[in-house]
Amino acid sequence: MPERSSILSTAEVRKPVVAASAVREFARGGFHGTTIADVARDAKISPAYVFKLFPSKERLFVAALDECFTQILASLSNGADGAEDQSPEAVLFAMGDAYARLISDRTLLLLQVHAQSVAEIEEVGDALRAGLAQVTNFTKERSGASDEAVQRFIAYGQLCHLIVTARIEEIPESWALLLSAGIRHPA
Amino acid sequence: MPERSSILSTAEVRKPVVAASAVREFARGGFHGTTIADVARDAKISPAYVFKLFPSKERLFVAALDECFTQILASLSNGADGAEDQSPEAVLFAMGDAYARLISDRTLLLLQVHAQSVAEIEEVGDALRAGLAQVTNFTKERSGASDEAVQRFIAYGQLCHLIVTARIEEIPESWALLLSAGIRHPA
DNA sequence: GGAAAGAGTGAGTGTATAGTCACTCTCATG
DNA sequence: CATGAGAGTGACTATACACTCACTCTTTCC
Repeated sequence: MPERSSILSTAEVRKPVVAASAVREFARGGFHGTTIADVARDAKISPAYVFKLFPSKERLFVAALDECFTQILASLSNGADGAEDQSPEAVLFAMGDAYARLISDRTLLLLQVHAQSVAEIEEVGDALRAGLAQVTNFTKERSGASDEAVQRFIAYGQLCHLIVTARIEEIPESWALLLSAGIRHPA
Repeated sequence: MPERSSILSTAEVRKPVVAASAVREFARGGFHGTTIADVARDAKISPAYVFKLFPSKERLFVAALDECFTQILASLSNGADGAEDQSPEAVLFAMGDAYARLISDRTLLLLQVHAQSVAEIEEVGDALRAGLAQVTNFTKERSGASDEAVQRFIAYGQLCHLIVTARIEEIPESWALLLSAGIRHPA
């Protein structure tokens, strides 16, 4: 493999662009409900070239999921930095707020739910667990909160996923209000 | 050649049997990852007859989801009846215990996660919301607990779904133990 | 100029699958 | 025992989709 110029190859630039398209498209349709052609169209390349960049649909989905968790971690970190004070409670609260803002367009949230639903695919399950490990570890270490508080943080995050996927916040009934009470709704 | 049964059933008897097959198969593969042929095979009828009983794949999925929530409600009710005492805390605890036992084989839990992931399909979203309404209302009324306690009950249920779908309880790492701490694991 | 490597694609292949339809078989009833 | 309603299916259609391959075009470097 002879060394080429110092300019980044187009493929290295393309990959994250296609991954970003994959995030959007898989978030919309899920793994089985999204085609390579959908992603290719969004990325404005041919389906054939998608397979030059990613060896299989599974690996493309994993790339999208990795990108998703990267954004979540960045957002949590940012949020924590902007906390009122650095007490565990304040940091956790700020992280929750940042997360609520991040998922306001539903994309990253839906992708996580779709990933959960195809976690039986080994590559997807591995990527999901890796992402959850990062989020959990980061939350614990950055906030310094107790295990119980971190567990509660994640549990209410999951409740938030349910509320958004099932569009519960749009329902003006008592049970729906009960479930979404206090869950921060993005502007 | 499969032998034709010499005893004909009636459609009214067949329907719930096929719905039960649909629960199992859709729980395994999700909506897009399961075929009518899969369900038909499990129910030991031809794919064509599935369409005589249910007009579309969507409606079959909805029938499976309805059956799922029916079982959940029955289980919660049973659990509540067996509570140590009838204080809200004891009843909620008993319901959580009953739910944990019910989903011990993963089937009903996975079906709910798959339903969440295709909630954009209107019929599925409607059925999911109806089921959640029933579960939330029943939990509130039967236990007499506060809104906050019921919300927490559902939130930790969702955390439970995450733990099971991602097989987090099998991981011997600190983040995994943190997430699954205190979540009741059925025998 | 020209060779080599890589970017990118058009045109397939093989397979799967939702849904249909014309048909046969069973059985309760008169 | 004849009939008709309903149980049940084999064979089909039409479409979609993951993945492949032979090919061209572009850039780089001598």
